[in-house]
Amino acid sequence: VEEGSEDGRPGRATIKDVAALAGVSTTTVSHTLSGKGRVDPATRERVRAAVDQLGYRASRAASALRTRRTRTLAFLVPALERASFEARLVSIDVYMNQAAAAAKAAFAAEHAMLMIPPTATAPDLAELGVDGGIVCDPLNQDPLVGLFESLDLPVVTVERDLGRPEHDWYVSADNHRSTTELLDHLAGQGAERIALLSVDLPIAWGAEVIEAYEAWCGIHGMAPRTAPVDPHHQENGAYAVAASMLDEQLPPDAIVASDERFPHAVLRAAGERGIRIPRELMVATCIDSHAAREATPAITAVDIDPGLQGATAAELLIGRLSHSDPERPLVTPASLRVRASTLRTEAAR
Amino acid sequence: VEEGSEDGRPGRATIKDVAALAGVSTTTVSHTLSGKGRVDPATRERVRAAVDQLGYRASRAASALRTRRTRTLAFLVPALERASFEARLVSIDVYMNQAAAAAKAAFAAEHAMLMIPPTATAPDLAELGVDGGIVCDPLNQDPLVGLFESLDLPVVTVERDLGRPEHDWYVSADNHRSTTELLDHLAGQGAERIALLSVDLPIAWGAEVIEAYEAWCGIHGMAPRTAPVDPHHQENGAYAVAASMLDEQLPPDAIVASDERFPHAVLRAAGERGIRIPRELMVATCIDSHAAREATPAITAVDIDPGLQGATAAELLIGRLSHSDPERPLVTPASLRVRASTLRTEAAR
DNA sequence: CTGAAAGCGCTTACAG
DNA sequence: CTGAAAGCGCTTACAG
Repeated sequence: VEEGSEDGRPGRATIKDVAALAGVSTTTVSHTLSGKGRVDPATRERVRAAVDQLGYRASRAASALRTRRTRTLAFLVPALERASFEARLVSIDVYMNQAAAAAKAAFAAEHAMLMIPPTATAPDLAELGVDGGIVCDPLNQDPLVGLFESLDLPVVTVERDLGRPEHDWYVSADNHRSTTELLDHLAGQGAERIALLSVDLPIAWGAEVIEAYEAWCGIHGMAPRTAPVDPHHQENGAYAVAASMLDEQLPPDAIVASDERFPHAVLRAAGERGIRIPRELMVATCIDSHAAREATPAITAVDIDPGLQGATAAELLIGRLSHSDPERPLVTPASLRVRASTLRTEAAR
Repeated sequence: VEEGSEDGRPGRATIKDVAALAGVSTTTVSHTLSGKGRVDPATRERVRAAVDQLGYRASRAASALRTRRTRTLAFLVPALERASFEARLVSIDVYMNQAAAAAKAAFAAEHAMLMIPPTATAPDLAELGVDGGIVCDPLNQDPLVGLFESLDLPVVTVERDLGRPEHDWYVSADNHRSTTELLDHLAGQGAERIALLSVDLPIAWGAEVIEAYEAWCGIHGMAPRTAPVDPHHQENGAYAVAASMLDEQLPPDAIVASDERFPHAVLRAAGERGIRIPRELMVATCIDSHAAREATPAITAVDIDPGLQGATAAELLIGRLSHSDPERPLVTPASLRVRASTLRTEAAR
């Protein structure tokens, strides 16, 4: 297999080179490559052979100039800005995995993925000439989503925007189901008073977790006990909330610490009070992470599969760009990772 | 300040629109914008006014086609591929911060940053038409670096490639100095037998840490005690090594667990043996992380400032692209974050 | 089924 | 100091 343009001439082969080698016009080369128009099978073969021999790949710049499609996508990483990262709470790991998988999926579909700082303005985005973008965990009426809308650029979000009920171009983890599964597991391990440390942000998955929790409590006749954690106080906020819960007369015997950064705070509060895990208190989280896996004890978590989310988002966006009217929204499965922090029955390992 | 092209016509303003509005030729507009050629100051002003009024930004595709410079950079994220991520050992946090900061710095210099999966081939890279790239933590004779070399594309690495001594286009943390500082700190806290859990990979910072450690031991008359950890066994490898060290007759009283993922393993081995930290054993790491900060006790670490590394790498690459022959290699400062795991003197807090 | 030609929006010799 | 014109490498009506 030859893949370099080893003909001694400088630079890459152009469509003209291919046309000359195949003895056809550039029109025919273009048609062959794009699959548009009619091309005689034999001609097509000659063209393909020439393409292979020259290692030809169309110039993205030239075709972008002509078609106004750059085949470049924008990935808005909240974590690129410390401020917005904190406001969004979720771990950098999650976004990184989403970004990485989105980039790979885009790449596989001949698109490039650009990392865009969330400080980008509409003119910035316009100049970059991206065809569309992905925004993760939009806040209510997220201005980042608005950025794309103002430019009439398609945008796909990972998790929906609570303030844009009409926007169905999103991929979402099945938060309701996975939360229910987690609660069922805790009840199965004997939990009778499950409390929820929720994220105090207008974020879809956070709202869905609360909703699922309250619904589950209703069905199982358990009094819901939700404590929102101020996103600006992070671990300390979670710690304070957990501590006050554990100091009550009838403290919870299980705490679902929704955000990734909460369980450690719960562990600390419990540790200081000599409360043993999982015997006296079970701890679980809705976002799996390295920290959850490595904690002592390891913490049961819902794995939202950020990689799958990112890849799915990229594919959905590319589908949208090709006007193929793909099914949407898309729901990605999440899995429960049961670990020591909620395993009472098989306690000692 | 007007920034939209609100003139009712579809699409973005082109250089022709600007030229027409300013009553000049497109040549003059181009010269004004690029600073090349002579343009009368008054004319220049008229052009600028027209540019502002129209919110004009040059089409990247058009200028790329013409100049063969796409102003697009490639960021090779080892973490994009699980396999290569593991082979490189360092945390995803570090690469994410490097990538994010590099993207921001590139953006500030009018360049876009592309996320490239390390599975990309030379033809892939050629087709993307990037002007150059950044590779983080190259392994010995890293093939990712070779990818760029084979395309005659400039590449900057974060940390040097041990197998490319002539390649000085890199940014590096001052690993020797920060390791020395860490060892001085441990000695100051009373450590007499400091062991090193090193990374068994041909990676520059790993080698520099070992080098600094051995040099320091020589100067201070301490017997060096280095244990390489097999990168394919990760935490378990570190755990096994730490456990066997702690079971010796004269175990170390301080362990420097170079990689981010090692300290937890050390903590576990120590905990199982009832060894108290920091009283009987101090633990420190050469790569700061969320995990180190949140561990109990919090772990002293060297903060290599991955954000600064990424930004510096991007700036170095852009400098190289503009043929300004920037100073190189560049060393970024690392800081010691002293935490409870090595604080004997001011023990109780 | 095939090709000549226009044109996407820039930049850059070149001529004045 | 300024402008007309060529051309980067594609894609796409359009004509045959």
